[in-house]
Amino acid sequence: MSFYVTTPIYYVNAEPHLGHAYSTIAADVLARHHRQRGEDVFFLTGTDEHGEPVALAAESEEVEPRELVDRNAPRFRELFERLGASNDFFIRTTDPEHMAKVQEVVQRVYDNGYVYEGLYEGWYCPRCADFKTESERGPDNTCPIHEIPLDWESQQNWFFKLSAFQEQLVSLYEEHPEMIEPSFRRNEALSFIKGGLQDVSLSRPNISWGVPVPWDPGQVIYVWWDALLNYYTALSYAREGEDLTERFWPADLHVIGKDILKFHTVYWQAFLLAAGIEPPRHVYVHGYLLMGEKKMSKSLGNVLDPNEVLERFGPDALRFYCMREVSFGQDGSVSAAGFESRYESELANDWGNLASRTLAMIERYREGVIPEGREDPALCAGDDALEGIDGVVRELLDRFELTQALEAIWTRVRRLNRYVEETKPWELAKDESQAERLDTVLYNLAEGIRVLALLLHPYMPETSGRVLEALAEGNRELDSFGARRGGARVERIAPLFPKLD
RNA sequence: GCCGGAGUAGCUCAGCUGGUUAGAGCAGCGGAAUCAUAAUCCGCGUGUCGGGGGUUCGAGUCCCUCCUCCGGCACCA
Repeated sequence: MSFYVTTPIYYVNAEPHLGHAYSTIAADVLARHHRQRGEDVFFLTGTDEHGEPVALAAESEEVEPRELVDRNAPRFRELFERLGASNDFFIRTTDPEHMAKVQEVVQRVYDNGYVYEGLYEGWYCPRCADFKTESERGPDNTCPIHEIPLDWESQQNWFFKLSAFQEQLVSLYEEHPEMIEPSFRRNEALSFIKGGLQDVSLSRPNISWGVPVPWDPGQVIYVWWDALLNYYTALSYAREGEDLTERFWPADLHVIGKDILKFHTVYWQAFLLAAGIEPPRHVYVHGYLLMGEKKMSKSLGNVLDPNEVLERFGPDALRFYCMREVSFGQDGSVSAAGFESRYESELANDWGNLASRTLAMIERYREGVIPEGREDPALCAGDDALEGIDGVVRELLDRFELTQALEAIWTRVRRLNRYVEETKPWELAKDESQAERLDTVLYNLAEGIRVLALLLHPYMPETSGRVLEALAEGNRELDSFGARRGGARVERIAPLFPKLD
């Protein structure tokens, strides 16, 4: 069983921000979860480095594009490392192997007869040397940058016959509704497709920063095709001397933001059909993290800066907050106040403290050895039963319900805190005749936090690892409540999530 | 304009194919306990389930209509 998951590749022209971190965290949680199932996982992320915006930015800085991307790409790489992303490869679209493979696939599409030469017409700014879309045009067809009138021009261009795939795409999504989720995004894609597909540019002249068109090296491949193909090309060279394509293609999941829905559910799928390559199994479209009501923007100064949070709280708190606060798939608000509130009440008080009190009691009452015991029936029934929680989480994550799975785990964290109050181990400890009962309670607590730490491991690898180490649990695979017996020697640990101040 | 979604406790939201007194978390008020990072646990809500109409023995849950908000409606990456 294999599982291949990708993030979008990020355009190097911008500074990495929380939005980039968000997609990457989500994909990482799924990658780690599937590894816990013992599956053969490949997790890909990387940077998109070609195209006009990079070329222009380089020009205005008076440096070569290569210099610009070599400077910016590592910023993404470093952010993801600090986040604890477990990607198996980091692709850059300027990798020569990627570029060669892009040419190969594009040539195949050409050979299959889905490319033709045509004229691209539109409003053109001679100073920008670029066409302006409707939203980019100023009043009376002027260039908003140079404030000069635009010319109606046409340009020789290679086109991809997107229109030829309308029927195929419709039936693809009608027969496989699970391919695009959440379902309202599938509806958007379908209505877009049914509205009629026009052919789109495959190449651009006048630009040299890109992958040359194999049969017409004077043009470069339009950056979107170049970028989308990363999902496919990476497998061919991510491991030196080994082609992973057979092993991992088709991709199981592309995690994307809603801004790139069309490219992934229309262009990409059609292009693969044209190339005779099997389409990916799922595209999951997540929403935006908003600051208050507004989309995050640096100019508004309302950014929850991932680097700042990482500096103060470490990766796990940020990962947790992103998956917890905003229902995955929908837009939602994030804030520094919300972060601190969840950090304190949920991470420090609920979970961190549960681990502390459990380990402390085992040390105090049983010399640090988890007693033998049986699953307490009290923890095996009800909506928040510890028994069966692993199956609940698996099922939710199969549907990419990252927030709901975390919520399910959290109801069990609360359940265990309640269990401590119900059983009052400190009173049992005073009564020698209750020794067996105390054994049972301590066993259930230890076993409970073990199972929860395993389930939380994809979300919070660092702190969950610390809990598991304290429990002398070497395994990181998913496991069921009650599967491990007592006997292990535990250690107390420093607070997982120290209080602020 | 067209298509789609949403409007449920102060806040954020759960409520699947209609069925016992509409739920959770947070915030607020009161209390218990002391194993623990003074963490935890218990109790407390007269909510027109956006308005109106309808179907039904019965509707937050289905139908119609109106109001408000949001998203999508192609070549910016």
